Amino acid sequence: MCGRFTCFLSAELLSQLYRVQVEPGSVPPRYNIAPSQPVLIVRELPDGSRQAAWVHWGLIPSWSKDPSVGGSLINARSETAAEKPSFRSAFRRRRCLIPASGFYEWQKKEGKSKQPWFITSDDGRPLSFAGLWEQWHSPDGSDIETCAILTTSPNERMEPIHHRMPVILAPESFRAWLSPESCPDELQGLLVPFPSERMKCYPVRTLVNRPGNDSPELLIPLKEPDKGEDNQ
DNA sequence: CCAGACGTTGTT
DNA sequence: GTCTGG
DNA sequence: CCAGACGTTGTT
DNA sequence: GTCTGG
Repeated sequence: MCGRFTCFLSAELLSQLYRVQVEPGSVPPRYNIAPSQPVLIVRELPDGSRQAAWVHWGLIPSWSKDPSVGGSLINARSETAAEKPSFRSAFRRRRCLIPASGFYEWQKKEGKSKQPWFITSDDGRPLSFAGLWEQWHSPDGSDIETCAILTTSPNERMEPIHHRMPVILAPESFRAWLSPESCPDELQGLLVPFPSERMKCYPVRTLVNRPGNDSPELLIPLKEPDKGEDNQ
């Protein structure tokens, strides 16, 4: 799955990679993005242009009476999102990309203990999560925009750590994912596990657990990045 | 017809 | 144990 | 996802 | 909003 991630990409890099306007200085580095917090997404507008926007992480279906459901809809299963009532309209018309530098997964160990891992690309390039966004009209008249990250089965590398992982798209897939023209089969074809050999995983200190701790210290590895030989 | 659910994760 | 807030 | 709260009364 | 169960 994906319950925490990082994004420390410059506005310039974001602009170039996603072909979108991003104001310099408007995207502070984040090392511990948690559900409910603002997240930068990239979406396509009706006129075909792309837009970067800040939305809350945790999707609130437009018909929901209670916005707190967003708290649990931080992920959407890629296998079923197209049909599920909570996600299908967003899947049809409101797909987005969620730029990230990497993400965290907690591996269950013996007993109740958990080991956090930081997972990133092998070459330092950004990751782009496949996401859905939604709009919710509050009774008080305000609108809240939210998003969820699609998940898929783990690749070989992730398997020992966790049984779900976020859907990560390559730049060649951005257009098809964002375009309203893409058909369901075409979209489904994009929602596959990111290749093992293109990611790097390393265990990190439990500092990640401290809410409000959002500093590069979180990324200090406990040991060298693990290529997958053994990681228990 | 109306009422109530609608989700993911992990855990048991 | 379970819920809420970040 | 994890961390932290989870309650009432009265008093300052 | 839309579907399912009663």
